[in-house]
Amino acid sequence: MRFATPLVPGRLVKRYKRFLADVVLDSGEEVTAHCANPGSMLGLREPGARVYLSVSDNPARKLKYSWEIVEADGALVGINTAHPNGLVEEALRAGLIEELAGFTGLRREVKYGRNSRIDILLEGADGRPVYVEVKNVHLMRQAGLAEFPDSVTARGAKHLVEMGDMVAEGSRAAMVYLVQRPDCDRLSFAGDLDPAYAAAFAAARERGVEAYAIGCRITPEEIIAEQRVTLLP
DNA sequence: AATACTTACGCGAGGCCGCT
DNA sequence: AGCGGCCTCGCGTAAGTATT
Repeated sequence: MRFATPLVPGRLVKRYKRFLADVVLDSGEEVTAHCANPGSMLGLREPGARVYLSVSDNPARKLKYSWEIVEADGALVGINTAHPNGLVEEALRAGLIEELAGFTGLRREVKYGRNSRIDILLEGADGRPVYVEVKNVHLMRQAGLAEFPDSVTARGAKHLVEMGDMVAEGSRAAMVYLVQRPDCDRLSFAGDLDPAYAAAFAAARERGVEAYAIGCRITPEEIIAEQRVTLLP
C-alpha cells in the first residue's frame, strides 16, 4: 500500500482523547492529527517520538492530518488501524500465505452470523468459504517478539468464538495477525495483559480455527505485508 | 443505615468504508 | 448523499462490596 502523498515528519507532543494527537511538524508548526487507532498503543505514544503524518485534502474532514507511523525501538511502526484489512488483502492476492492461496474470490466486510461482519471472505480453491479475521498487532516488549493484544479485548475473544462457529458449520476460518512493524519474526499472546484472550485463542484452535501471522516492511512511502511471522504455540 | 470504595457496564469519540 | 458498523478505550454512571 503506497501512501497517496508523501508523509510529513514531526515529533509527537501528546496523544489524548483516543482519537487525537498533537504533533510538532519539522517546519515548527504544531498541529492536531487524527489518531486512527483507539487502542492503548502501549509503547508507541512516547512524547518526542518521531512520527509521520499523512495529509488529506478532503474538505469534509475536521482534521487534515492523520497519524500513520511512529518510530519505536529504532523501527518504523504503522499505527493506522484502517490499513490492516487492505494490507492483508494485498498479501493474500500475492500468495504470501500459502495455506490460503489459490482462492477464486475475495470480498471484504461481508455480513455473517448475527449482526457480525467478517473482514475478508475468500472463496476457497475447493469451493469452501474461508472466513478471514484480521487483527492488527504492533506491541513489542522484547526484541523480535510481537504480542497481541495490548490490552483486554472482550470483542476479540468474541470473534474467536464466532470463527469457531464457522468451522463447526463446515467452512474454514483463519485469523490473520498483521504485525505492522518490520522487526518481529515471532508472535505470541500477551497472557499477562489479557488472559481471557489467550484462553479463547487456544479454544478456537481446538475447534479448527487456523491462525497465521505476517509482518510488514514500512517506509514513509509505503507499507507492504511481505514476510511470514512465526506464531508461537 | 450511611458512606466510601471497587467493579461492571454502556456509550461516545473522528473518520473510513461499504452498502443502500 | 446518508447511514451504520467498525476500530477500542476511558469516561460517567450504575451496581456491587466493604467499612464505619
